[in-house]
Amino acid sequence: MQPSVFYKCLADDTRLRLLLLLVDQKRLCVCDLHEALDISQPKASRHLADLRKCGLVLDEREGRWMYYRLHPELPEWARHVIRLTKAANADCIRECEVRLNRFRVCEDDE
Amino acid sequence: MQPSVFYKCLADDTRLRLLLLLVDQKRLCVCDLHEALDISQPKASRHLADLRKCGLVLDEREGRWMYYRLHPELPEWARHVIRLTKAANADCIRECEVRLNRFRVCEDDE
DNA sequence: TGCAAACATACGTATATCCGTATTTATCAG
DNA sequence: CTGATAAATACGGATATACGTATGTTTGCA
Repeated sequence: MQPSVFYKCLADDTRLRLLLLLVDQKRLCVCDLHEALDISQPKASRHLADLRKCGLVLDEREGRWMYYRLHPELPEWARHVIRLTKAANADCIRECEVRLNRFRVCEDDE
Repeated sequence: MQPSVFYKCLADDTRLRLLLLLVDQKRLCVCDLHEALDISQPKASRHLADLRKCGLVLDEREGRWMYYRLHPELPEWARHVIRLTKAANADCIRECEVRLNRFRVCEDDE
């Protein structure tokens, strides 16, 4: 994992928030994520593809849903950086987590 | 310090190496840095200006030399991220450090 | 003053990045 | 097969980045 490639991924606010949401949630599908961040589906999908191509996340299809999670082989230093960032900047995804929880409750209702 | 702004600074290989060199050296001037990285002076100067404008480094003029160092008010999480990156990727600036030491010995000779 | 060293900035250009919109692909249910 | 849902990709355009080269600016020194 080349540091400048890793940091290019974190340099965009959308990708950064995706990673911060994934870091301690186990797995989330694209629709969870685009709802949580309140962005369009193609936008979420594109940024997730970037993260996947750089090896930061892993995708797993499950029926119609594509689940994403942090790549299990992500080097420990990189994982540590993401955790640190989240701990020190929890506010910047608070809203996303609220929307995520609300959305997943709705899903359960169906 | 907004995380995505911070990471945009680390996303470029030149700026990243500048920061990794500055993290435990106290202060370095522009000519030390452009020699260490083996890049042109304007290139070093421009990237240092980027880092300064984002608040990652502080400049101090001393005669003809402009010394740069990590900004003393850089948040601890950000400083931690830089240190982590250096510890896990020491190889990517080994050459720079060699050139830096060689260059500073030359300076002393004069 | 005048020159040289150390930096900073301006300018033009090539390339990269990001996005909205539209379309395509994959999967499942009936 | 057909339609609907979830996700990925294509396309075009606006903006941002990074760079080499040339030129300014500041400082110290003769």
